[in-house]
Amino acid sequence: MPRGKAAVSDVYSAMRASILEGDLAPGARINIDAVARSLGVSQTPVREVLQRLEGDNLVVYNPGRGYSTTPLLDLPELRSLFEFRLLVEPWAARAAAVDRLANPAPALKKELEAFRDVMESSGDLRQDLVAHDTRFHDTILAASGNPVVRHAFAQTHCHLHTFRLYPADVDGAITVAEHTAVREAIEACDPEQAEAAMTTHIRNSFDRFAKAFEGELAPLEDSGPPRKRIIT
Amino acid sequence: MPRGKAAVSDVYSAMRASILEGDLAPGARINIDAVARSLGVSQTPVREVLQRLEGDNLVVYNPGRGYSTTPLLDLPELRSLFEFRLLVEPWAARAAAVDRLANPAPALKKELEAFRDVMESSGDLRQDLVAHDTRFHDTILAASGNPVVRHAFAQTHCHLHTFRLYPADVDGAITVAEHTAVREAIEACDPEQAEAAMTTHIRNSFDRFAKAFEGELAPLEDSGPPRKRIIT
DNA sequence: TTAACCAGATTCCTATACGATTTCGCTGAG
DNA sequence: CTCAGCGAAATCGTATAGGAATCTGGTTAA
Repeated sequence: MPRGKAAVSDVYSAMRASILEGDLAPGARINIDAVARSLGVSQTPVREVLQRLEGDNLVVYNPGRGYSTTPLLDLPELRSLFEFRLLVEPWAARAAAVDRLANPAPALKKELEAFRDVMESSGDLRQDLVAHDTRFHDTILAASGNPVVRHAFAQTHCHLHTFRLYPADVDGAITVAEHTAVREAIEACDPEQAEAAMTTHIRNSFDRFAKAFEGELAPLEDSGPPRKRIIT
Repeated sequence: MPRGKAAVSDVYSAMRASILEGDLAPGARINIDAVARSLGVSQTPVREVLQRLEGDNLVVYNPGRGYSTTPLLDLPELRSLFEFRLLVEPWAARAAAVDRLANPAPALKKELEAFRDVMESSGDLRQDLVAHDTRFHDTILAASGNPVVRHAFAQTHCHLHTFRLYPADVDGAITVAEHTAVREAIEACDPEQAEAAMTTHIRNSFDRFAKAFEGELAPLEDSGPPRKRIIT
């Protein structure tokens, strides 16, 4: 069945999904030939995709020994990731809480309502929850009006990494509640409240994920002296 | 002269340098075959490198029409880039200003002294200045202790992008003075001052680059109400 | 003059081939 | 039983080949 076109795009999606889904275990070696045959393409596009995935921090390259999937995040890496989110996302929520057409509240509302419907029907929530979370946060980043920040955030692939840590039983209701708080503050064009709600959401989110490391956990330290606002 | 090994690494460096140096003009199409022949390799490693460069935002891909180098930054993009730097780097400078072995002041001092020597001997300063600037800022990012933030910053390739905007005559002395202020605050373990000095440096840096867009320039707005400090 | 169209050539994109390096399993000595 | 050494198999990394799409220049019709 010859696919006339667009191999590398498909291969990228497929490998990304394989890593996310766990078909390629964290830290496992990647056999290029095996992947190529299983996807019905040659090794060339697979190699190109691996280069890109390495840039995405989803695979690591050992010269002469090929590629492996990146190991699961350990606790320090998880903290680093959420520290970065605390730098970027509250700022974005603040920036998005403006009385303009760029205000993302309508889109966020649609996203939340759609996900509420999914919650009632779906069995395995993980996939849907991550998809919703990804869209929700990206919508706010996009509305911040700063494509560099948005891209930098997207490049962390934080949802993909954290998805691998998810326990099987996820409570989507908590996430929806916190998202709703963020959405309402943005809708009300209240920058302070939007920033605060996003901060709370990310802190809570970190705590939930950190439960995976039960015992060795030290919470993110609370705010120290206030920091001057830098931009806009 | 056949290199037995490590082609993609060399090709990556070479193409990166070509874009930086301007041998590949901004926005120009990239002829894969021509690049391959000029570097004495086949098209395969060149293709892999292009995938990575696209992830780095240094080339763009049009399906069916090949790759082009990314156009020069326009003013809004430059503003976005420096807004991102204002989010990340003052935070990193603050985090690095701690009384620990991780304090990067000694390394920064060496870097500054080495560059002062270069300034006296070198003719074309641009290349050296960008190299120094890259190392200086990365050293601070590394000392922040957050590899995610460091990587996100590195992925913006801000020095590479801004280098393409540099005028031929650069005054390294101003940069050195501002860097020295940052270094001294970090050495003194004064987080407030380190954050402030870095903020000043980035603002001034933006103003210098923005001169390239003379006339259409609106300065980065000054700080509004203070913003609560989020982490550490 | 302008716009549309159509061959020729170029370029992209995937597939296949092949040497170089690494990994694995076996043998045999300590 | 453990471990060093060696040969075969597997895998990586680059080169080459060929089909498919796109670009170029020239011609014709409105």
